[in-house]
Amino acid sequence: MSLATNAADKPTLYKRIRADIEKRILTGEWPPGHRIPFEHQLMARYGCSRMTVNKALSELAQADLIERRRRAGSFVRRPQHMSAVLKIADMRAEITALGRSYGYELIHRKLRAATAADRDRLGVKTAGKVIAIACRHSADDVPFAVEDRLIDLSSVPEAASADFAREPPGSWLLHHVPWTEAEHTISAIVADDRTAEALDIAVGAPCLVIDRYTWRSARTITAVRLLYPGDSHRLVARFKGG
Amino acid sequence: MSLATNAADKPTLYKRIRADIEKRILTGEWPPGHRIPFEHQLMARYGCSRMTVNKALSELAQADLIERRRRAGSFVRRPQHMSAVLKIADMRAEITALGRSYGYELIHRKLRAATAADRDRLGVKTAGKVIAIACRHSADDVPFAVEDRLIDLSSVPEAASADFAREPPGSWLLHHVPWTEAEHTISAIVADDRTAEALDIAVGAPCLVIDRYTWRSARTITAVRLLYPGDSHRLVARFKGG
DNA sequence: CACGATTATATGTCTAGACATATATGTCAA
DNA sequence: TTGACATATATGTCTAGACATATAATCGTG
Repeated sequence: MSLATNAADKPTLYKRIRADIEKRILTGEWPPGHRIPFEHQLMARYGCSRMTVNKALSELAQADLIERRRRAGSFVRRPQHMSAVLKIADMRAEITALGRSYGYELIHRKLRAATAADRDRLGVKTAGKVIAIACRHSADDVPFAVEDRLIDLSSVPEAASADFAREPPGSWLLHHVPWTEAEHTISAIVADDRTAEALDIAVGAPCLVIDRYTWRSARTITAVRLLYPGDSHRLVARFKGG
Repeated sequence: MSLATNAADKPTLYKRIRADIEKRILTGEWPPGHRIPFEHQLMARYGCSRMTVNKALSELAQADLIERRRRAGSFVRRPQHMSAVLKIADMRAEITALGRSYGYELIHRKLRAATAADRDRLGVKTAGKVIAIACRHSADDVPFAVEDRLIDLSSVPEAASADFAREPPGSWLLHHVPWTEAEHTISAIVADDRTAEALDIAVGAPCLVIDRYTWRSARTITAVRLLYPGDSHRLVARFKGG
């Protein structure tokens, strides 16, 4: 333990290069638009081959921290859009993460031929059968959210035999439909009579609404509306780039 | 145009490899947990060197589509958390993107020594001076959102001389504070008297609330609360992985 | 059978080259 | 001044190797 740099761990070189550059960007030392040293300059500075600095810069480019332009060089990117990563975990995970006990209750489940309203809600022209589900999630036995869901059986036929009395449809889908794409819409409403009763809140109390449409390879899978008591629930999102 | 594959464009090899694998994952052909062919197998299949397949796999790993384990191989990742990318653009962009005209109005601006409440809101122990701002954004001359903001001048001293009567504080900060990290909290409330008047809605109407705390390298910069009419405004988020 | 030591292997990182390609820039003519 | 053309250069991709390292699997031993 004499000659070697006494740093206990030894981060690899390309990671060190990447971290060095990232730090200068994040601290503002290299503001948006600033040109990163050329690859051959970094080669000289770190005493390594071009592939090594290239790997560091490529990862920064993939992470949208820098922009690479042929012949011109690499530049610090201007924070493009203020975007936030909103974690919308499956309901059980969301509640247990808060240190509360999770409860689930199926209110109703109906398998039916798709009505015009169903097709409209799922955004499809034709649909065979659908499952309509209403259920309630609770935390420490207090209503946490009510869920109103439609599943397109022509996309997920296995859902017909799933036991939604035992497992929430969100969890079931998460485990049986591998990769999806979706769109969320968040809005606010005030509770009507039915909602108020289901959530055990006052009529006219604010509610947070999440509408989620989920596809898999361009096939609609499910449409769901989640209603949360608006003053007690909070969606938290951490984000980077602003 | 005889021997060459007549594909007009020529995507590079590693991109083709990456796309091939990504497609099999996204279609579900390779479900979560499935082992990707070993690098040496892909080398043989595509007739290229190991660095080339390694680059493809590394990018998939960086994108969290696969997980790489030494000695074991590479595996399709289970969709880890249902996360959504929420685009919360700066207000002018958000409104003009809707094809509506943007209007801005400063309601008040006050520079003061930080009170205990201010420090609490900014989440800092000590703070010198702060700027408190209230303003209103409108779309086609209809109130769109009201903003209530606190800026920590010890982090952004330049803000003291900014003309917030002309430029919204959000835009100003976006252009003067290069990189930030932030946390968003979304909730719902019902409009009280003051809010109802500012947004020109009824008392008791639902409002969407976005609370945003912004840091730069561990320094608090600003805390802002945005209030939107809840039934007319919608936050839309597209996401992947579910 | 349980447990520790050994070995085989897939990934992780790196090199010193190579040619391809887009493009900023300078040159020269209209 | 402007537009067409040539050139230089930084990045983009790729190779055929190398050694490092974590760990799954195997082997031996008590």
